[in-house]
Amino acid sequence: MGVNLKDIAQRAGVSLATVSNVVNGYRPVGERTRQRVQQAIDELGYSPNLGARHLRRGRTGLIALAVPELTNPYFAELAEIAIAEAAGLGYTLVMENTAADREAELALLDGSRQRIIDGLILSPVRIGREEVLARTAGSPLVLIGEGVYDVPHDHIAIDNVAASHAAIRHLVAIGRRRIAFIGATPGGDRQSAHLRVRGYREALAAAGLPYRPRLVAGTDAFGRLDGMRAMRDLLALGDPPDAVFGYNDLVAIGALRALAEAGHRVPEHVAVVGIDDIEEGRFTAPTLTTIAPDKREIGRLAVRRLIARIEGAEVAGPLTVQTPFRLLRRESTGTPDA
Amino acid sequence: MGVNLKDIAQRAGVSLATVSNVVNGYRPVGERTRQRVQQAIDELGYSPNLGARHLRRGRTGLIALAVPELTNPYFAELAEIAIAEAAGLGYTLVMENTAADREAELALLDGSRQRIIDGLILSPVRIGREEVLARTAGSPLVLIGEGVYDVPHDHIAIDNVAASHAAIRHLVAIGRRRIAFIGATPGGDRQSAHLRVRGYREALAAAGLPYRPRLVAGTDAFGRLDGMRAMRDLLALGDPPDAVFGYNDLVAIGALRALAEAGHRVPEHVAVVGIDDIEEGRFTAPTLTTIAPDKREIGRLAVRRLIARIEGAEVAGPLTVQTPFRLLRRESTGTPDA
DNA sequence: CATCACCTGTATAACGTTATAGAGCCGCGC
DNA sequence: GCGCGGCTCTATAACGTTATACAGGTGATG
Repeated sequence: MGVNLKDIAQRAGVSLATVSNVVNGYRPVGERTRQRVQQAIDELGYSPNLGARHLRRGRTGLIALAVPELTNPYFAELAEIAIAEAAGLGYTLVMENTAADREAELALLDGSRQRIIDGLILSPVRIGREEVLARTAGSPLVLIGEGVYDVPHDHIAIDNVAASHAAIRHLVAIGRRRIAFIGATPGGDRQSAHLRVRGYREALAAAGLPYRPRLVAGTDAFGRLDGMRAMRDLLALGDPPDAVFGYNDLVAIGALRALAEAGHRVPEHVAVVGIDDIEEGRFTAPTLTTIAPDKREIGRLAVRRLIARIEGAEVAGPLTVQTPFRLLRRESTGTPDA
Repeated sequence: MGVNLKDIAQRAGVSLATVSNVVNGYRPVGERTRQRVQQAIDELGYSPNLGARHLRRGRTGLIALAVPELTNPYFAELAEIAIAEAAGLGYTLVMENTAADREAELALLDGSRQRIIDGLILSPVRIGREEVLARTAGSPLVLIGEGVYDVPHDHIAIDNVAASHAAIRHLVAIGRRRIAFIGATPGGDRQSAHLRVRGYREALAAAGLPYRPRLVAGTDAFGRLDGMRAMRDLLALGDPPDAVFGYNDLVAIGALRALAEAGHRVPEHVAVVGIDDIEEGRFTAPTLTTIAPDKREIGRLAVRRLIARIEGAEVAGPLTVQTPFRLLRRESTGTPDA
């Protein structure tokens, strides 16, 4: 089908090996022959067969980014960054959608998939420490975002507890007292939900506010629809909250919708805060106050770490890295930043 | 590194070829030996090296979906469908981000990238008929969404002109007379923008309404920010529009935001319609009326066509397929569907 | 002048798989 | 009793690349 090394070698009147050396500079080649070979390459339009190259090298140049929801803008934005970073380092990034399914996550961890992928960046939501430790596949693994700790892999995440603290402190600072949380999973199924609830409770306690279990709403998933339904339930309480902290921006946006439908004004009646800083939250009415993780840092660091491991480089520093976040005050809490 | 065919062959006491036959059923194998081999496979945990397989077969099992913006929910939703469909057919789908960059689209069309990919689904925005015709790479190509016609490739899209008609007819039906369009590109840079503007003009004419150039707003890109800015400009006109049709939902959502900021009520003062039916539009305040393409059909059809071509199957029917769309009436035009 | 090191370039053996040609065996029919 | 077809299985040649070992030539050094 395509032009291969042999064709170039014939055309340029040199050996196969020399062409290979010109192409990837493994060995020095004389200036005159290099030019002849280069000319042949240009004329015939050669590009290496990556399958063969990777068979020989033992690497494919492919890395995967597995996320629980492709349609969550947070992951789309993260993916865009990671794809660019990987491309810059000569790798191709494959998006994988686990759909928040436990089996899918397990299959990815040590499935046959692994043979074609040099390494995996995984945002786990249904598996924990044991499953990760039981992993047999040898290729490097970088975890992002959720709470699987004490495993021998790189892990990049924000401090979920601290992030919750910041959100709640802000709500308290603007005078709210009945603060709800939307997006807890009853069984602690999703680790980061657990952590964010913990931060919520700790911050309430620190502010001297009572913890009211009825103000913590569980959800099936973490989309807009889930946030909307949970908010409706909260509004149906005899004594509804005066502020809501959502597990993520999508949930918070769903809550905004429910509040609008019910005729409550935000932030006058109810203030709303999310996490993720997705672009959408800058265009809602009102705009959404949020905890903004440094997506660029997370995406780039995850890719760089993974590739460093693949290439066997020494990686300095601890396995677990907590990336910075900041509170972006917007209209939904009534005090927009400048 | 991994377990390979040879290991299995030794363990089971058979030849390499027999193991291969057991694995992919190319030739019949006796029941007794099949079981012995299968047992060895299970014990040693063999999975084929896809690189080697693909080198031999000449295919990689990878297809790419190249879109202009990963962070546009329309493409994220489409990608989710396409990934699932490809996986079901035994292929892995790689997401590629052209960032609406002409060079990136060209590189994809016949770049070296192609050597690792069996086929490409491309949503072109900066290239046209000539560039596609000049393509030299041999692997199958399926075009989606935009207007590159009369090329020897499958093309799956909605009828952009008809979609615009439907939107404008709806606005006229609810009594609007000064209807603006947001998201034209002055130079006709993006083909579908051109088509949607044409549908807009035709529908205005059919309704006996004058075409007012000042009500057609160009934008640099097609995101929320672009829609918001364009809407602000339109509102600054002496005689602002009573309805707005956005190039896509993101643009329309940006317009909603600008209207809210300026204190205009939607749909009472200005009605708004978009295209794409992204989930976000079901949660805005007000919810967004939109032209909904059949994303499931587009995604599945594109993948199925591409794989059929890769596998050399005969594909019946014309190259160009126009998939259905429907108008979803929501609050932004004041007449929600049941 | 012989030795050695060095610099270019070449021949070739992998990498792990699949497809082709063919070898052995058995039973059937002439 | 011999050939022949059918059934299993095997040996082996690719696929296109990279890395290793080596060959030839040149210039410097003892």
